[in-house]
Amino acid sequence: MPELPEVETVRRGLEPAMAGFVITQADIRRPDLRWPFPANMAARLSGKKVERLRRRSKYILADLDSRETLIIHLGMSGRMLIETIQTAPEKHDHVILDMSGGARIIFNDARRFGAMDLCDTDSVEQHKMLASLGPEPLGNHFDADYLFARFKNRKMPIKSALLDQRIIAGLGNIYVCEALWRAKIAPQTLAGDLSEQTVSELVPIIRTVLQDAIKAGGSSLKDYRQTNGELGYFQHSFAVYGRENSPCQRPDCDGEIQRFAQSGRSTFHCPTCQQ
DNA sequence: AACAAGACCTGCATGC
DNA sequence: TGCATGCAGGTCTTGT
Repeated sequence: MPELPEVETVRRGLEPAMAGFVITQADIRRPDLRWPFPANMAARLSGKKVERLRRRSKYILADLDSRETLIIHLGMSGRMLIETIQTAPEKHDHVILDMSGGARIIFNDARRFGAMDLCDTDSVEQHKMLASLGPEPLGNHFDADYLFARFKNRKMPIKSALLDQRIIAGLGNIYVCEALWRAKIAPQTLAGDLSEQTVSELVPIIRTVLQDAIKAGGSSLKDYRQTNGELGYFQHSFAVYGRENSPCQRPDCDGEIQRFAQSGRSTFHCPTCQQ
């Protein structure tokens, strides 16, 4: 489920409950998610203080005072919940962390595409899951020159290129569709065919799409904290994603949103204004 | 090397 | 109601 904005929202929600607190108890309720958990994970977490929570792409990084970092990926269906009163574990609650501040952090993931691992904080960027990630779209190393260079000679559709985490890290199916709609770029356009001008317009649009979603997530955090403690799951309204057969929202366009498959993934777009 | 397709796993909506 | 089908926001592996 989560792309960069949702992961950032989850990180921000977890931060006040985790950062600066000690993991008093770690309950690892199954041996693996997508991959086996690291050896002795419960023991390596228990009694350790979370120095800070960071995010890299769609990964949450919890730096511990043991010089290890807990890497968390939510996969497609991973959810984080914060509880203050202890209740019995529910279905698909796989990892439960009790914090010295009184919060209970629950990782719930029905499909188990998520992952957790521990590695030395000093070398976390070299970890297998992070090593080949491209630049952060909201960071300083992502700009039009970079993206144009990476697109050069690419025969891949722009939709697929933006999903390639080695080119840009953190976008997923939803925000790629949204960004291409805002940029009026047809998703089937080959990445290498985009003009320098078009790429230079696309870059700030990608940033804005993500920042808008983070902002929406932030404003939803309070609401969720008050209800069930679930972080990062908020109702967005998207311009194209999930809007097959509804009218294009661009004021001067009378087109209709359509869906088709690219590399096995649904692409939503307006064939009228996205050229 | 570049790209597409398959695989992983469960839950949900839909249609018969 | 039950059952089959297709779909889901990620990403690693396999195949062309």
